[in-house]
Amino acid sequence: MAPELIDEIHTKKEPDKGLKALKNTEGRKVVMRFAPNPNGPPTIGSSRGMIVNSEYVKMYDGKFVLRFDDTDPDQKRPMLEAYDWYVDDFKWLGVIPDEIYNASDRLPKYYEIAKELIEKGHAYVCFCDGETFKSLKDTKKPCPDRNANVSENLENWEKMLAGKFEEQEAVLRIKTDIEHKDPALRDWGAFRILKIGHPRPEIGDRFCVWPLLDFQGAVDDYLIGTTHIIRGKDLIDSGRRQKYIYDYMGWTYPELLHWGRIKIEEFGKLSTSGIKASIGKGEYTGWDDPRLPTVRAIRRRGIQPEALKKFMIDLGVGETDISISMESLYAENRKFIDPLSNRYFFVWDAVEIEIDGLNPTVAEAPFHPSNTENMRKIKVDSNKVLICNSDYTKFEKGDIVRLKDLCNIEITSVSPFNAKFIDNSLETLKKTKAKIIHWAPTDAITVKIVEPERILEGKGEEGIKNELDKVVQFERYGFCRIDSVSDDEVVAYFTHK
RNA sequence: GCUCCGGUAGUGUAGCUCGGCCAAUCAUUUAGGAUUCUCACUCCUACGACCCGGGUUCAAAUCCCGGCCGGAGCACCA
Repeated sequence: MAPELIDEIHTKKEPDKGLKALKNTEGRKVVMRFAPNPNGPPTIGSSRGMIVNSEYVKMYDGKFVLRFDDTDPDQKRPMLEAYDWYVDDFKWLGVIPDEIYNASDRLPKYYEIAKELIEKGHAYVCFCDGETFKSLKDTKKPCPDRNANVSENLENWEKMLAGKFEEQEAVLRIKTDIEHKDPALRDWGAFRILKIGHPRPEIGDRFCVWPLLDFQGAVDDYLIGTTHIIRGKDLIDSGRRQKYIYDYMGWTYPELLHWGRIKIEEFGKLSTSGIKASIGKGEYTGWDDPRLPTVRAIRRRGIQPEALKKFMIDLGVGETDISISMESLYAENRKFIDPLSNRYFFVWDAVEIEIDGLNPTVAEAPFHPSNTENMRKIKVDSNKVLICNSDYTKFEKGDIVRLKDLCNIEITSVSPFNAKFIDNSLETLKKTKAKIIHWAPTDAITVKIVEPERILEGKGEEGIKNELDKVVQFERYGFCRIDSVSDDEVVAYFTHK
């Protein structure tokens, strides 16, 4: 076979790395947006949209827009703090949006387009109550208001805007095809009346007519110049509805890509509103409680932005619903933090043991096994050290045990406990194949580790106090992020094994 | 009820557009082993999949039809 053919076979076998190419990107500036409702902080699920959209923009040197779709002050009422939380989590991911918009600032623009659509005869004010309209629609029958003429509709629309109607009394619909075979596309609602007021003080109760997602999103995507949209499969019909507006207005609809639902095995069904209620009841310590699937929570636990990014990019954009495990994210994260994390001894369920013949000394241990030049010093003032109870209870008479980086000892008796110092040579360790355990000095500081389901308290090296906000590895325990430090106590958040 | 998606190893993913380089990629998980003063990291090995049934074809994971399973939409939510 010709060598170039062999080469070709090899290159074709290489798997595609990263995100697949987008369609229709030639000769134009790619504009993409991420459009959350800020009714809570970003979750791991939202981070997929944050990451993939912004990565695509980076890939095509385009423009990235963060748009808060905060037009439901009622059922999914925005939280004022959440706007900043999104910006902050983006920053953590290394993304600075080129533009940021609040849909709630843009109501006049939506009204303008709505008026134009009414004038063109593509929208009407409907006075049916919800159930009436639904039964008409389900039987492909038009509602009585569908035939109103343009001036009647304009008049009623102005009355809506002026607050002349009550909530539920009127709604503006986009006229599509009342006999469309897909009931989801028949004359969908575009604006409704809400007199509750918006949480943003600059908006407050200035408006009483609010757009629904399909209208607001359609108009904004056009005004912002969005070229490509990636969103959940649940919005497939949404795209079809929005195309009616684009056709009526003579606009070109963006390229569409959808992804399926993402379920995280470790977290059950948690809704933003459900979590909010649980936090209110004190069941969680806050939005960064380590039991929650929020970006703030995994940040606090020491997950690195690079790991989350790689993880999400590797998932790609598929329409299949997927079920992922945090274990995969941990595996990704471990690769980032392992080379960077200093090693320390942390002893849980501490037991003090006395070793005959051990003299006060200063043990030296490497901060990282890859570099034995850079050593940490651990002072041992007596012949006593702390070890884990789980190691202690496994001792048998006659065992040779290595206290890592300190010395070898022999267990001469277990009940009562008695041990004697042998030496500190590595040769002895190799010859006897002693079990290696870690330890801590008797004057070690208190270390509290916040695990998802409990707080584990133990003793650790003094030097841990220098690692505030960094991720360390407690040998034979796992990785932790040092969350706070005081004189004699450190609080760490458990990252993963 | 109507409409629309999807189904490759335990999990995720590549391949499906334009059928043959696919006895199916890569990662993770699991099990062995090597290395290591950590039960971490690294390295090696192993296990493991095209939902089912037809059809088209010399040839189907890839195209067509039917079925099964899963998900979504049909809101005055996003």
